[in-house]
Amino acid sequence: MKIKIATKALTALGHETRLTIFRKLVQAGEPGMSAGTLAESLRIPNATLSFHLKELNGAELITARQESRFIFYSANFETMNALLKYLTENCCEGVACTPSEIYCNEERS
Amino acid sequence: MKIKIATKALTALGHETRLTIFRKLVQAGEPGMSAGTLAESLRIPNATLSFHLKELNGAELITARQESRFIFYSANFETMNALLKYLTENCCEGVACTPSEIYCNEERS
DNA sequence: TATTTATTTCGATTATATTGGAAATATGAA
DNA sequence: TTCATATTTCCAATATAATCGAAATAAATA
Repeated sequence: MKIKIATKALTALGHETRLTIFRKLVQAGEPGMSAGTLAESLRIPNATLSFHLKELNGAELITARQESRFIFYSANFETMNALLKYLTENCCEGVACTPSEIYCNEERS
Repeated sequence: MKIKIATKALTALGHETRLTIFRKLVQAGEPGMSAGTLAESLRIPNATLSFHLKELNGAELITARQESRFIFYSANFETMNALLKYLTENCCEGVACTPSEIYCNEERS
């Protein structure tokens, strides 16, 4: 992971609304949540939500899939893991420190 | 961890200069690095560095300790771990997913 | 005490992000 | 094709963050 990409992801997560969205999607797992459901559950205007989803998507922290008239968003664990790894890379002067991974069930690699 | 604190930490890390500082400190481990050394290695004015250190410190991502005329900064793994945990809390609809920890050597708890 | 060195605070300037209404697009149903 | 619904884009107003020179503070030494 390159620093620009890591910064983009962290900036995306560094906003209360977006962090809430991301955590909801992490908790929702594979199926994710539709934009409308998110907007309603956060009680924010669609335009505002859309702006934040775009940020998260641009940072590849979430993915979108269209299903009928709805767009379902899900957390992207790949990026998340790359980010965790990047943050703890070469830590502690080379002394053992175990960076870890997180995956949903069968996705585990 | 509360959302405001998590957001503060992520915002602090979501800046190229600060992320670089933080990673340098993660890599430096326990002893950390002095402000002067950091400013020099990043080739940024002291005032600018100071601003960023304050942000990181305010988010409790780093700690400061005075040693003679120098101030040594080190990464704060406690906050980092709390953050990683927060991001992956209750993930994947309750299906097993292992949030991780990271600690330097003997600090491991 | 005066001086040197390390670092921080102040403050003005500049740059970037956030918000949300209104208009646009896109999908499915009547 | 027309209508209703889901979502996004546009855009202008507003809010927040970053930069860095100069002045201030703080610690060690002469």
